[in-house]
Amino acid sequence: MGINQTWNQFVVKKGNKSLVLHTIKVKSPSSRAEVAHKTGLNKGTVSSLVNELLQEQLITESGPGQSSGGRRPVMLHFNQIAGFSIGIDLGVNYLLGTLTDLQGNICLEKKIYYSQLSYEEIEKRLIEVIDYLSDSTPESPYGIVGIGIGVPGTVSTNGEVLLAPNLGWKNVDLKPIIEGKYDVPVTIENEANAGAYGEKKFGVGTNADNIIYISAGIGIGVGLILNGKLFKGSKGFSGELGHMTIQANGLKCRCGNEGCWELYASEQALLNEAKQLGIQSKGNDELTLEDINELAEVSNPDAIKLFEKIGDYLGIGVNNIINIFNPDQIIIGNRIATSEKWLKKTLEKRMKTHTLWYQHSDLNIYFSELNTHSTALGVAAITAEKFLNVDFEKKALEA
Amino acid sequence: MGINQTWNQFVVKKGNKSLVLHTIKVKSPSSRAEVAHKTGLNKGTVSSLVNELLQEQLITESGPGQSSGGRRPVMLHFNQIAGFSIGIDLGVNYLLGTLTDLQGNICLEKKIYYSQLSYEEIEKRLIEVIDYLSDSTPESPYGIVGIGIGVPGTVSTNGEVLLAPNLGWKNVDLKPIIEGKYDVPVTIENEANAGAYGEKKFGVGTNADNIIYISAGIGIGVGLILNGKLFKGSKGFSGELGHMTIQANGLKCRCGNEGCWELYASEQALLNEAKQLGIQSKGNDELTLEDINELAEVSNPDAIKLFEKIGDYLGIGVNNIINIFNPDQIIIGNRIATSEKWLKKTLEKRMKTHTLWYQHSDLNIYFSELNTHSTALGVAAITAEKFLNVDFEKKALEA
DNA sequence: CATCGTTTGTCTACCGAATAAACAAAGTTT
DNA sequence: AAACTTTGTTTATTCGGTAGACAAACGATG
Repeated sequence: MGINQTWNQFVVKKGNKSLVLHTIKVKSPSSRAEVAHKTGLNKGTVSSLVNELLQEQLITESGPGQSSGGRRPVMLHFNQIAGFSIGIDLGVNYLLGTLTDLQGNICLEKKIYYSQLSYEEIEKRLIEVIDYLSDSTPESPYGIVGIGIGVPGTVSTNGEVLLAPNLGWKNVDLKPIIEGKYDVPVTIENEANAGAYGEKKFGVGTNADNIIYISAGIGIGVGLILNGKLFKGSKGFSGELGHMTIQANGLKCRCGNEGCWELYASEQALLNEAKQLGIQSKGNDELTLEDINELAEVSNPDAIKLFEKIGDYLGIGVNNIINIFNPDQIIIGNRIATSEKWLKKTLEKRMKTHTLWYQHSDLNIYFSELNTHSTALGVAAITAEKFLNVDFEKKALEA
Repeated sequence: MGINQTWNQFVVKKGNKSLVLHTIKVKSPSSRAEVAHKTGLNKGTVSSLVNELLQEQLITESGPGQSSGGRRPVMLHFNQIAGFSIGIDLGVNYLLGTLTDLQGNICLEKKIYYSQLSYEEIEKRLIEVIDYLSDSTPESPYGIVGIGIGVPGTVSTNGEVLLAPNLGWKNVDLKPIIEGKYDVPVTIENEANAGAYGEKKFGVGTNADNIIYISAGIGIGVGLILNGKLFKGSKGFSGELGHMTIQANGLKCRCGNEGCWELYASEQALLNEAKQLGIQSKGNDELTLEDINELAEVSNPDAIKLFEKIGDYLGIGVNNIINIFNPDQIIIGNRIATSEKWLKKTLEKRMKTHTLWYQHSDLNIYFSELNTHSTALGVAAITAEKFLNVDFEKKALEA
């Protein structure tokens, strides 16, 4: 039994069926003829595959469409509500759960806030949220097709959370717990990886194949999409660019390293510096990013200078990213993206003055538009896609 | 006509034929039965594909092998001398040309030295070397199957050398010139990328899928092998880790950036510091890396301290690489690899003390064993592989 | 409104490639 | 020498895609 790479003819059918489905998914009112033309497959082949997909309820037919000078086509639609996906962004002090259809549209979401909870408490909230979303899921042929959870930490290839310092987690194996409880495939993914995928699917990165997503919150994590696919490294720990040294012999980091990027360019770095400057929260609460945003909004010079400094340091890391990856796109997301207005100028200045012309010529820096949703959407999309790529035979039986 | 991804049944045949060929290539005395077992293909299928490959002279049959309790198998061999590949390492002050068979064995090589030559002069030498190798190529069914050239600079996706500062090249389009002269496919590749591929194929990286090859000479270039494939970025300029900032607001680099890694950890950095320390060449010549190696060999404390410092800075970049890529292997190659003995300790110390346990637990740093040959061998291997993956029908006609 | 050309979608005949299984050839074991 | 093993070829079958015929549905045209 070849554990090897290449095979037989089932592969062809599976591949073509998948191709047909994706073609319909991308341009949803589509005729058989149109699909045949776009894919290069024979009309008959498309016809037969489409019929199977109809049986599996992954697509639907609707009435005839516009004629283009002949018989009117039967329109085919991707049946986005054949099943639903649950995507969770498990943050340090919040938990965002989304229920999406197979196309990634949000059907329902629930966000709760907390702080300093133990693992057990978080697990409890997590299950509450999943239950809530699960109970509200509309009837559909496949129901919940999977649950995805994005966490702010390193995740091993088999889904175990090895280390999530800001949560205080170490070697937490959440996957079997959730999988056992709900009996659907569960995907645990690093928050930045999931965010990168979310941006590629639903954000500004739709047409790019090499996307670097910088998730800058308390710390900095980076999701890498290389050649159109998430790159996770040999064990799943890639993208720890927050701990890339940008200042040899610089500040000590708890990771054991010195001069880590996130000590200079993260939300935490901003807050630390703000405190040193004597900037205080309006109330008596802990100072937050929102406070500083508000100050900058009313042109407080300290706040603006602070953002410029952080923007400059962000730029240093961005330049490194450009030199390392030569990406199509760089997207800055997570909490710090809310300060785009004041960060952008110095960041772009450093980029344009400190890299060679041919490196940044076709490159743009984007700030996330999905904002706080990229992780949840990304991990939901990963889950949905896993479902769609499962052997079709299985579906034929289930449906 | 689908420019799309998936197709028909020819794909299956091509894939399986390629699989059979590679199986034989990897374990060269192999029987049909063994191949069938390893690939999972049916005996009959293998038989028919093997017969085609025999006709195309890509494999050969030899007498019967050892019996394992039944009929003795007919042994199949990869016909490594069905064609030859030329791989050139075009360095700043040397030019190494190799003639290899399809397996990557060196049949002939020629190395010449020069310094400060104009582009025209280098092109002349290049052609002389290619002519020399080409004229000495043994008779074979396919002859020279391609020419590969590794250059120390950025190469665009279509093979144009955009910038090779140490050669003084800018927008040099060597590919059509060589292709026109010899009428075989020509591959221009960045020297570090080629080196990375060479290490994966013939060096210490054979079994790893994520390999980072650090080519540290005058400057530092890095070749990235991610998920088993060369990663070149969106336009082909990835791997410029030599210009990764490791010291914000550090030394100015001619690239426009500040604090670039190669200003602290390259051969050039070593030489600069050595000069500042008053270390001089034995003769009256320019100081070289070899001079400092010799000094360290006789335990000169200045030289040893210098290497330790450079090793430490190398370690900073290596740590960044670990955090960024989570690779299986890191290989340090090119000129600086000759100083392994004195660099290794501080480099590894920084790695072990400045990254988290789970990041370096399964990771080893290697110094290149192929030494000065990795680039030439790598680019020759890329060329040979391109040939082997060309449509087989074409070969049937040619042979 | 009948005819013609066009587009859509299905159906049939055919082909290429893989598989399973039978079979022949060549050895080994007892 | 008989029985079992392993190798490699051959044959029948199956599966999936393609080409092209065909029917249905529609617009344009006179």
